[in-house]
Amino acid sequence: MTSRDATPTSDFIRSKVAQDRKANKNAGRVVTRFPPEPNGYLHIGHAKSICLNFGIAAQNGGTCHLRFDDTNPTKEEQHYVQAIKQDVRWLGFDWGDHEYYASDYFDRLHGYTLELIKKGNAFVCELSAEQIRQYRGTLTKPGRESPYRNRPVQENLDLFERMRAGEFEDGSHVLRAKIDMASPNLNLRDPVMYRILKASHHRTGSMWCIYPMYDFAHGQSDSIEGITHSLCTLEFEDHRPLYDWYLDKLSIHHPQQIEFARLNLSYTVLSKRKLLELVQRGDVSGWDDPRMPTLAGLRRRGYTPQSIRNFCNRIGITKYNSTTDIALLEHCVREDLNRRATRVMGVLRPLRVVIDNYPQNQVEELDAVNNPEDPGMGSRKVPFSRVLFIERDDFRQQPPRKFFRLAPGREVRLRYAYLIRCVGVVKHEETGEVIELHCTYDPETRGGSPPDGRKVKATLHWVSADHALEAEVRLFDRLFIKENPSDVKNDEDLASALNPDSLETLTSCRVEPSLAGASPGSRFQFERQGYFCVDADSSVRKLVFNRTVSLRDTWARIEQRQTLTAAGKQKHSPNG
RNA sequence: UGGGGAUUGGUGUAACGGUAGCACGGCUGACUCUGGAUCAGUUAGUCUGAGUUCGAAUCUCAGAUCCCCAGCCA
Repeated sequence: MTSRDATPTSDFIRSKVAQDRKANKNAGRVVTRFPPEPNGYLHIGHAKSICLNFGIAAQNGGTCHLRFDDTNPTKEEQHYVQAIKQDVRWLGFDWGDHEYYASDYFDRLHGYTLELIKKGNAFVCELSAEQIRQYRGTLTKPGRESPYRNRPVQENLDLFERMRAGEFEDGSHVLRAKIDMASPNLNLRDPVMYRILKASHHRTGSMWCIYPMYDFAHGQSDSIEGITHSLCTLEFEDHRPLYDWYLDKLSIHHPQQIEFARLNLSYTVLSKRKLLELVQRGDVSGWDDPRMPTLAGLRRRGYTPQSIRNFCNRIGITKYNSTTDIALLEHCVREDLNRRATRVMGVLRPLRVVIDNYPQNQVEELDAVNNPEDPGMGSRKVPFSRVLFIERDDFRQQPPRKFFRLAPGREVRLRYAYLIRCVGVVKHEETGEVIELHCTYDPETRGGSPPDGRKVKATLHWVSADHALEAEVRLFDRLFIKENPSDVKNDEDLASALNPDSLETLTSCRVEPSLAGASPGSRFQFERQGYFCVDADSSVRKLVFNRTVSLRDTWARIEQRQTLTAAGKQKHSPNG
């Protein structure tokens, strides 16, 4: 974290923490934890939790642990552990030597379990999964007690030991807490504590064949680590009575669980299951596809860690299930990148321009400012010559109203260079497509300022044809067309909500020569267009850029409005 | 028809019995060698109905709507 991070506004959790410190609860200590399950990549929703947990620890002189919640060997992989650590670090947080694994506590959890069995608080149940479901009752009807519920302690101890020793098959036995089959809270209807899973665990290998369930593992892990505030999402609210029950029966350090609303973002999905689905179905190139809301994807896209932290600090923490506008995230990157990104010129869709009156073999090196927001970033030289490329969008044969850019007869400025006037248009014989422009330049306007003080309404970016580097540029749009893609009946519908145009690859772009050798991950502003980041696929031979986010585009909005009103007029005047 | 939560402009949030504020978005305008940035202005809100009170987003009651829970997932 840096001092430029926006301070998060206080929220109900921070208030509670402050209150606890004031009351000297836990001797004034604050210990939080971020507990990912290593079964997928971290996404922007996790960033919210990471910023919350690490942020609260930092604000209170406490510590935040990174704990992998690895109690289900069938879903978890070491690969994800590495990815998660990299992402948390990248986001800007440091857990020091507080790196823990629920699997490190398997022994102690086993010990706690023996204790609960001895106290008559747990029993080995031989009902099948299906039977357990039936015995559980429904939301409105109480459940029935398992016929195995009242086994003697000794028998439970013996059976549990045999479960641990691998004598039974998966699913044949489970250990259950003995609570209340009539509880209106289904989590309290004798929940399963341990199940048999003869699977290899990414850390403990074949040491265990019984694994604790989340509810039994999580609170006890929190307790072992001396966590004071255990922050989780809303859906665990119903689990809190169970969280408390285990801790109370065991009479061990009792952290406070507090629930907050998970992040929802418009036009995207934030569910590891759904993201995995996109990856597996090949809708995206991987967890780090720049269109993914994963931290790996955002990183590749060019988002800065600071912009994500700022975003997290601005969205607030509440218990209300809201959906944040993706525009806020985009605002946060623009804000950050505007301050730090080097400006360069790059032409995405080149249109050839010949300056008729410019000397044939002349090349001038013109001064260009690297970042108007930060004079300390200095300036660079950009070569100018007789043949240039400008952006296709910057020329119109018949300029619409409010279009200030180049058109036949019009004069505009080439950034840092000269004022030029369009004197000729070359079109393709058959298609009529504009293939080249002829212009004249005013030698008196070198650097871009006319000595007579005359104004031009537009300044265009450009590159010198002979000096420009070829580049590939990938333009990204939102992955989904639906504002809430999760609002579908099934998974096929999720696929149908995908935006078919979320990726556009431009292969014949031209960028200024200063970009030669730009290394993957470096970020630039292509003037007038947006922020771009060098992709991992980039090489010295072929530069590849990802567009992080476009610049605010006032003209695009005006043009869109014009088309809309034009269409509206047509539609509404059938007789006119 | 059980239990647990929630509800403030378009969106996200603040206000903790005393002037409903901030941010994003939208819209104006100024400025500008990026139609960027910046600056200024503007837009728009307390779920409903009763009650308590000098005074209610806040307290009470009734209702409405939304979210979560019937994994040997987390």
